[in-house]
Amino acid sequence: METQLKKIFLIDGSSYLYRAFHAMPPLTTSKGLPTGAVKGVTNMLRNLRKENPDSYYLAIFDAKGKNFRHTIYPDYKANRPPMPMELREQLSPLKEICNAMGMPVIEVPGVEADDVIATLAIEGSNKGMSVVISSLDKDLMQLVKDPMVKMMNTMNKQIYNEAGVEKKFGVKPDQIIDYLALVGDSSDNIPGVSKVGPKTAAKWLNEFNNIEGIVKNAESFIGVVGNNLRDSIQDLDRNIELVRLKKDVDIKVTLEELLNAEENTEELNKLFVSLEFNTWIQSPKKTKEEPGFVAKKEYQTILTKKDLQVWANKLNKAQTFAIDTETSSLDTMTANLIGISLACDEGEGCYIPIAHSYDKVPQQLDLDDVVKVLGKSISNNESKLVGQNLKFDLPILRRHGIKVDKFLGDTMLMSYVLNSTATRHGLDRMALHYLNYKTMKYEEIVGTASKQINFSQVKIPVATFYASEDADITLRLFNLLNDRLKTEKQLIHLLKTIEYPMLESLIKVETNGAKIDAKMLAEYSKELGLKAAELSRKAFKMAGEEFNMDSPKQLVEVLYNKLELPILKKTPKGQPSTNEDTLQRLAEEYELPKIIIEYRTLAKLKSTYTDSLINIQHPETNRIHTSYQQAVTSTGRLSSTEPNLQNIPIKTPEGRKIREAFIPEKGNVLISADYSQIELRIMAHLSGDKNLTEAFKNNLDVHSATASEIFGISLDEVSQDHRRSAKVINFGLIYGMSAFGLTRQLGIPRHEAQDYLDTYFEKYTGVRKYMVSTKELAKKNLYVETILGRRLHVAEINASNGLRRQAAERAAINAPLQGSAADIIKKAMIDIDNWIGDDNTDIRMIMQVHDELVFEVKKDYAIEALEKITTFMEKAVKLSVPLTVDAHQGSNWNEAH
DNA sequence: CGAACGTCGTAC
DNA sequence: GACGTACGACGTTCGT
Repeated sequence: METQLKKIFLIDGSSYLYRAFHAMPPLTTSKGLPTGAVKGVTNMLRNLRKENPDSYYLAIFDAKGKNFRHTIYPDYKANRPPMPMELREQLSPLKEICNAMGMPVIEVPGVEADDVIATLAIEGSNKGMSVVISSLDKDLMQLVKDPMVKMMNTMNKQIYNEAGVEKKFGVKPDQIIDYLALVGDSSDNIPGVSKVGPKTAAKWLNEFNNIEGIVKNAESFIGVVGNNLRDSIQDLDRNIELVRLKKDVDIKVTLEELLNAEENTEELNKLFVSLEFNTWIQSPKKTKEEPGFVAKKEYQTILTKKDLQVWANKLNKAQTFAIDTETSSLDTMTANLIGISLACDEGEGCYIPIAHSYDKVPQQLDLDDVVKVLGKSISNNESKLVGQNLKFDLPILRRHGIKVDKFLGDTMLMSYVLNSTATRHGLDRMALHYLNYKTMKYEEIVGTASKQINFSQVKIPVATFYASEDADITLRLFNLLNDRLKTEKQLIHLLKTIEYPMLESLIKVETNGAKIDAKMLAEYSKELGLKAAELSRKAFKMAGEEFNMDSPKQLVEVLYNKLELPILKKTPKGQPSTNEDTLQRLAEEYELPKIIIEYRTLAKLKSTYTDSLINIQHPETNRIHTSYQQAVTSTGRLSSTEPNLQNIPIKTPEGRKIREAFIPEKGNVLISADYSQIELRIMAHLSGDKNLTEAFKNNLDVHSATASEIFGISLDEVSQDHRRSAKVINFGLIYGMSAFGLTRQLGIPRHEAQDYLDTYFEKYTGVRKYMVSTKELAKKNLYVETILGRRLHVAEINASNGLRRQAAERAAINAPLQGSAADIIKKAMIDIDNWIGDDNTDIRMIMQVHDELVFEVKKDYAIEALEKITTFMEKAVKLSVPLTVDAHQGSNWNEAH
């Protein structure tokens, strides 16, 4: 790769601020401080830097007061109106932003910004740097005579080199001074030769080369311009002096010092906050001082059997090797293998293209040969295999005949157990976080969503770099993470006994998929559509106009502006709220909000559930194959996408109809088994609270038991209302809810809610103690733990911002409960999966919904399976209170639940 | 015209 | 501001 010249940008700050001031619409902060021009210039600078990330930047401004040109020519710039106040006020914010962006501000009294720029341009050029002057001022064009110096109008991206200047002005850069002296500059109040404009000046200079030549031949010029020239000769030397830039300005600091500047993100954020440039405010990301590594990259394309054999042998000798697959799609059940990449040593990798397909594609190895030679070596060395998100690669490899029964590590899961929240666990993000390294992005080579090409059409050299880099980075990450895990026995254990086996179980669950009754869903969708349309007609009538009921903004217009309903609540952004809660309260007095609620319910069911479920049905299996994310949640739970099977409705009859569409194949039934009150049981276990423990040991209904305690009544006096209140409190506790939250949920006065809570904690002192000690532990360690030793980091537990700290405290209380529940069900899934074994058609695990497992089972096996599943789940771990499971079978999910 | 953000609503 | 963890549809705004 060719060595790049270091590029330095010299920004003419004053000139851009001026221009932006007049170009941008007037904008002020809520306090009235004008910001339009600052925003315009800052935006330009941000874009400039985005396009030229590895360059240096200096921002030069005019200093206050007169300069040497005023001494030479007292009328210099005499016709300039004073700077408007609105512009003056924006000067120092802009300078602060420049400094914070790592673009040091330079102002030198007694000279102009242009002189400073000239001085720096020459110095930069002498030091072998490529200089770009970013300015709109044509005076600076004179500097372009140096081949290392270019000028750029950053607002329109126009770049001027020597040829560019000549094209625009008709003279060479070294003639610009004379050119300007002849033409003059009205904005600087420099009179040129009267009637001589750009055309005449260029003509003369081309003929006589410079002013000296022109003056020598002045007598030969005919007409009015000739007379004017002869009249102006005595002014021309002065003009030249005014126009010529000073190149020896004493700048006080050295260029080296200036080039050391770095962005101060924190400071920049503060400025953006105070100027209310909200879209640019970044959440702080750690700037790592990690040594980073020198990116040694030797990536090889494998096209011959001989080279393939070399790499097959390499795996035998390697201590560890990373593997990555490139495929035709993300669907593990049908995707074709396009190529395989490998890395055995950091910085070295190879790519084996198999099914690239484009014009003039080189001869590639046959899949058969790759499987025979390399596949065999991979299988033989599987205990050294590492990968990133092997849940994707393993099924692909297996489907193509490469047997991998076990593996050494998965970097995604290693990162996840070390700290689930420090970074996202995708390869690109991890490379940046752990290695301070920017990888080539998949989108960069196949294009963005709209115009994506298939990986098979990617040119093999490009694919080689991309794929080998992924394998290389995976190996580097493995080495780094493995090192960090060495002293963490408990986390290693969590990986080996839970997360890695879980990975294999999830492959099976995803592949199994769930059958849906698409016909029934389609009919229901139609019905929902008709009902929703009917409701919208009603709503339009009431509103007196048609509007988009799906648009919160238009709803605000109709409800609050047109119909003038009272504004009960606002969204975080200040807009009047139209959420269900608010509408429900409005519905007590008005009709329209009620209609909107009903419409929303139906529209939600139709768009999110019926339509999308039908859409996502797999074309070959006709089942729903969701994707479970194993490294997304902070607490250790799984999440589910495409579709999210974990938020299928259940509360209302209309919603439950969606569950009725989840059905077994003919001859099978569905079994649903869910843990009863698992989080409260974990609370009892972790806190050791006597009262709560007793309730579970005696197999009481825990909400009724709580009601009996807080209302001071016996169990048989507990009404449905009592129980409902107690249930809200019990759930609220898990989430760290306050008296205020309770007030809202129960619709009772604040003091009453407070009484409930006080009474609760009097009766359940162990729970209170647990909450206090959990917070203390979190503050001390910056993390809390689950029963299987999963760590949940709460970075903001000591935050100075009270709101954030409180949120972190609630998370700290909730995380061990939610996380332990996740541990337990994962353990159960693994046990059950081992029991089921491979290729068992009598029973298949098909879904997990946090505390529920769903199976599809042969009808006459149902009773036995139900029994087995229940036992595995209840015995997954041993707690101080019993774990109980409710399991049922049915002909659809709703029935089984 | 696509990406990013805001609002809303569903689950456990 | 006030209840933890998720995903996704839709509308709007932003930036190229």
